[in-house]
Amino acid sequence: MTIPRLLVVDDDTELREMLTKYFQGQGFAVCPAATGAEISAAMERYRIDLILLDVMLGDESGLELCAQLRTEQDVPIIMVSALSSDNQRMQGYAAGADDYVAKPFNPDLLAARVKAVLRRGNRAASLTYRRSAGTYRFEGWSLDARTGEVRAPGGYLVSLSRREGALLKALLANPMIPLKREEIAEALDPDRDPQRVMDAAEGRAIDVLVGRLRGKLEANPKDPKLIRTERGVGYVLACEVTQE
Amino acid sequence: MTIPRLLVVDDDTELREMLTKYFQGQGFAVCPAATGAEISAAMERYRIDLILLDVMLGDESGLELCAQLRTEQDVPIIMVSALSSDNQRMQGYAAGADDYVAKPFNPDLLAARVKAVLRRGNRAASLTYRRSAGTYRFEGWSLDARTGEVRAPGGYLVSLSRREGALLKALLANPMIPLKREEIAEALDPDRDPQRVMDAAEGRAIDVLVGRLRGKLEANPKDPKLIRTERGVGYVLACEVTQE
DNA sequence: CTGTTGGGTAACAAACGGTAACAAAGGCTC
DNA sequence: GAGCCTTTGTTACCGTTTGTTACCCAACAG
Repeated sequence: MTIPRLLVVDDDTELREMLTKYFQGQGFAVCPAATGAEISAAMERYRIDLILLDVMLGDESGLELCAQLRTEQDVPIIMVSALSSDNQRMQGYAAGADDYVAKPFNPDLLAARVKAVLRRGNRAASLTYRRSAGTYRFEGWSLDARTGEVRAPGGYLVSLSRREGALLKALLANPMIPLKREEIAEALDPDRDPQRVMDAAEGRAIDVLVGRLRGKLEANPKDPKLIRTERGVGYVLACEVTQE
Repeated sequence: MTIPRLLVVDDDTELREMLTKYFQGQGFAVCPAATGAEISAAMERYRIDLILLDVMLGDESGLELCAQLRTEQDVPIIMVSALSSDNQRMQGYAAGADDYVAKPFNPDLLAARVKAVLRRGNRAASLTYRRSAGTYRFEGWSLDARTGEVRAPGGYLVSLSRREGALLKALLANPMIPLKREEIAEALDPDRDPQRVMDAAEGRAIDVLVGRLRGKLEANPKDPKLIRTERGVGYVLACEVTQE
């Protein structure tokens, strides 16, 4: 799967640039646009996977623009707005928006919504693997994301099973960020229904998997330093990660 | 008590005006400010009771600004940020923020936090996480705030549970200052709704927790010297604390 | 002194996560 | 196909952590 491309439409320069940078950092390709003309230009030139559209555009209503875009091409649209009343929200959905996010929004939440919308249409595989190329280094270890080869600090090769490798990649893609079991499950299985609620057994499967990965990576699996447990939450990779 | 005056610092015009209007509606006096110069001007002209500070300012980092304001005047600061990771939160507290609210926030929640911070006259609990890094020493004991490791006077390692550790940190951050149970509860759970009234059971949970911590730290838990009870109030850490 | 209030704490209960052991499924060779 | 190994999921058991309750005593007011 190629990198998904976002079209960020906002006439507030500052916000537009902030969003652009943020989503680039999240591994998306981003086209910024401020006017209707720029939107058209971008959509002719590039394949656009998702549009982030501010409702409050200077000259024309974002709502109309949304409805219009919707009729022209089947690109998912997430509306962003300072107006958060249910009424506004409904108008947004009526105009064909796939989701509606009120300002001020949490970027991570917005990113999550973007990912959810992309996933919904089978448009993109899980983004967890977005940083899937190259070599990751952490605490003396290294993981070649292409081959899945893992090298221990001494240089020795360690063999991980497919699922263990996937778990490690998911953790490496989110260092220092506690991941809920559900998030891990989604990362491990891109086809998993994001709506689905996690039952007990599924949660334990993650625990067991984490345990096995710890057994291979941690110096002392009984006192894990690398993959830490966040009680009541999930697991974190507790180290710096660099990628080449 | 006169009407508290808030200084709302945000360079996003829209958000700044929204916050200003909202808090005026809540019965606060509000000074909006977008730049460092405006902040200085407002603080010279008015008595400011609390600063609402956006982390993402255009030219300078809100964090630095926060640290700077903190050194100059003892005005409580609540940071508002689009960045919600614990890491960011910690940075906020490290810079001296009294509270940290992630976007998107519920205005009523934000108002509640503002009131909570204003209410704490002694600002004791607000200090809880400010001094979060480094090693604390008290009465021969030491606590490494990063790892949570606790060493007894003899040098032996004592294992505290997560919650016991959090309680100890809260106490260490406020030596000689009696903490109410509510303040302790807030320190233990940053996400706790500050409005929430404490029921009996919740109060007893704190008592039990204190008891357990005493069991591990006090020479004679029946006659506690370190963590003293303030009858009708709460608990105090009754010793000098140094931090490295 | 007496009654009331608040806190100490033992005992229980509930939640959570580690993990051994087993089971199921797939793949490999012969 | 049988036999065997690897991977993965499931379950059950256990220890740890945390919260809840009840009982008792100490502190305090009158």
